[in-house]
Formats: sequence, C-alpha cells, structure tokens
Amino acid sequence: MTTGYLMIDRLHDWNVSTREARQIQERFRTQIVERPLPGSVETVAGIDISFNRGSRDLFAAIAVLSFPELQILEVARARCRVEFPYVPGLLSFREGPPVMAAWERLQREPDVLIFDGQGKAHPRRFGLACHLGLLMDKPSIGCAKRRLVGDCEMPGIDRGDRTTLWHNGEEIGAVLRTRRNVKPVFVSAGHLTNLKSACKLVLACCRRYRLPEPTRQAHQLVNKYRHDMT
DNA sequence: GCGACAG
DNA sequence: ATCTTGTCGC
Repeated sequence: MTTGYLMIDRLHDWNVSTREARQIQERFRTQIVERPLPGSVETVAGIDISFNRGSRDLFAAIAVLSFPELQILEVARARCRVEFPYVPGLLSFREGPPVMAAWERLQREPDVLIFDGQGKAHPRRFGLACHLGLLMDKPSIGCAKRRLVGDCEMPGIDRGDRTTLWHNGEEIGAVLRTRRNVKPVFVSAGHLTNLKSACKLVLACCRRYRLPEPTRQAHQLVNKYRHDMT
C-alpha cells in the first residue's frame, strides 16, 4: 500500500520552509484527479491528529471501518516529532509525517480516506486531504468542522441539506448538514473523487453524531493513545 | 493597516 | 488543536 507514497516521497521533503511548502502545493495540485468514487466501497478510513499543548510530538491514528456497517476493522497509530508549525493553509506539512508513519503500519488497504480538514476547499486547492490522498494514492475526502476559505450561505436545518462553498467564482466545496439542527460540516474533494461522491459518502458515514464515524473513531482513538503515551 | 485563519 | 463540568435544548 506504499506504492503511491514511495513514488511521490522522493519528490519532496517534509523539512521545508513555508515558502517551499507553498511551491510544492502549486506543483502537486495539478496531479489531483477528480472523478466519481468507485462503485463499491467496502472500507472507509478515518484519520486524525492529536498533541499536547506546547509539545512538538504529534500522535496520529487511522481507523479502518467496514462500509456501510461502520464497524472498526483495524487501527494503526504513530508518534512523530514535528518541527513544522501550524500555519493556516499548510496543515499537511505538519500532519503529514505522523500520518504517513501510521499509514505504513496499516495492514488493510482502505477504499476511501476521510480527513479532518479541507481537501479542495483551500486557497491553492490543495488542502490536507488532497496532499495526503495523493501520497497514499487513494480516494480521499476532506471533512472539516470549520471553514478555511470561501463564501457560503447556511443550508437548511435537515440532515442532507447543503449549500455550495465558493471561492473566486469556483465551487470548492459544500456546507453539509449531517444531522437535523446541528452545525454543518465543510466537505470538499480530495484525490480521486468529486464533491457529489464526497458528500454522499460523508452523509452515509454519519449516524448519531455530526462527524462521520471513521473520523470520529480516529479522534477518540488518537486521544486515548496520546493519554496512554503521555 | 485590518480582519480572517483547517488542526 | 488543547485546557475542562455542567447544563440547556431537541
């Protein structure tokens, strides 16, 4: 499962300046493929990061769930020292190292990946989900709790209601209501998918909570992991 | 210069 | 993101 990663790995380093990071994004954005998700999705992975305030140690967890049952099939974790700071628009350069470390420990290859952050809804159209989805060479979706860029109107209050997230005249994502009367999430395409497929899968992954089950599980698991290690 | 700003 | 308990509302 490291094919895509090994292929791109030699193309750019993680230890770069913020200026180099932006150049890398401009260069790799052209590699993103937009198309519908595969017809048969049997597993969906949720990915999340956690860290202690003031510490440079990042913890990552990837939870692979069956679909549409949404039962946990496998979990992979990793701890990684990261120097890159949090800079809006460059999140993947901070979360990339720990996530890829966990990815290499995963035995089962998931059909789709859901990230806790933006995909195409990014100033250079290359958010976390696009970058890491490309490295993993897997269909990926960005499902963020908040907006990075773009303008939108609030969707209706029912589950499934959605509006478009616009930026410079482009449709970059969707504001999707995953539960009635609950704050919506920001969905955008990562690699090997499109907005319509992304929204459909995210909605199918949301049961009793606002966030999709894969990401929600990864979040709980990575926090437990951090507490046990700290 | 001012406000915005994924996790 | 992280530090944290209870509490209001569907």
